[in-house]
Amino acid sequence: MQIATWNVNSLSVRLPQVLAWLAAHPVDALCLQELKLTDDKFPFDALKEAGYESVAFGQKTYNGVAILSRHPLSDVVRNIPGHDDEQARVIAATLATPSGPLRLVNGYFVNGQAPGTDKFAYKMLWLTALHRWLREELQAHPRLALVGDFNVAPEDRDSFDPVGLKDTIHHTVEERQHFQDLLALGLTDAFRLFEQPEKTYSWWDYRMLGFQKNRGLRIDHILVSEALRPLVTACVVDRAPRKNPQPSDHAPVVATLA
DNA sequence: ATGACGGTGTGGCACCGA
Repeated sequence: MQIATWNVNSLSVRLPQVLAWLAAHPVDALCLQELKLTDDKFPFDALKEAGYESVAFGQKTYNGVAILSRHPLSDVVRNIPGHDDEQARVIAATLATPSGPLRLVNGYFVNGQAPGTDKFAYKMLWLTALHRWLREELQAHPRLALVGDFNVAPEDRDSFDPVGLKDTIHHTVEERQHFQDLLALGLTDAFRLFEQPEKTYSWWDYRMLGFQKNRGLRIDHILVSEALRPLVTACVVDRAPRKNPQPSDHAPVVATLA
């Protein structure tokens, strides 16, 4: 059983890469962020031919999230209940897997630009709303994974330059506290359950040879509930798609569950 | 300090991302 998350930075551009990646890595579910397209343009048919049922929550130009699954999907929720939002950033669904229901909450977390900006304030409100909702969601769905592009580097070791970037976006105390608050709900960072290569990141800037120099951040995460935690046997970043022509700036993260 | 790269839009650059 494998679940994965990948910010594709435009599904229109990246669909061939997504299909190729799924052919090579037939995960049970793939959560996508930054679709940058509306639902009428979502490639339901191409993914169906690849063996995946999809639920999507898109918008024009920005944001947009989807869950692709080899198992039947139900109980779809779009965005955070009770939190008014014009931006399409969350989709949740329950997978009917052979070993039981698996609740996936897929988020494209707010970037936040810089501390002190309106966008940063929006990020804080959004994170607070997510936390409030997830507390209920975990009670209703004990077997839950929160995945996606968190736009938070949780610790210094998740950044290529924690000193130079101290207190800048992705690195602030406030963002990291919100990440810890999510963990305090009973969630665990699946990546840190295992020994990992140093300087493992999931995003690299397109500019200034960021990937070639491994100047990256680990901001894409798979958090698992207490019920799932003992089942996780691996969690890795797959850097290979970042080497493709016309790559996304993010790489997929994959967790394996027994 | 700035911009660099890439995607989108109805564009001739501006915006957003991280």
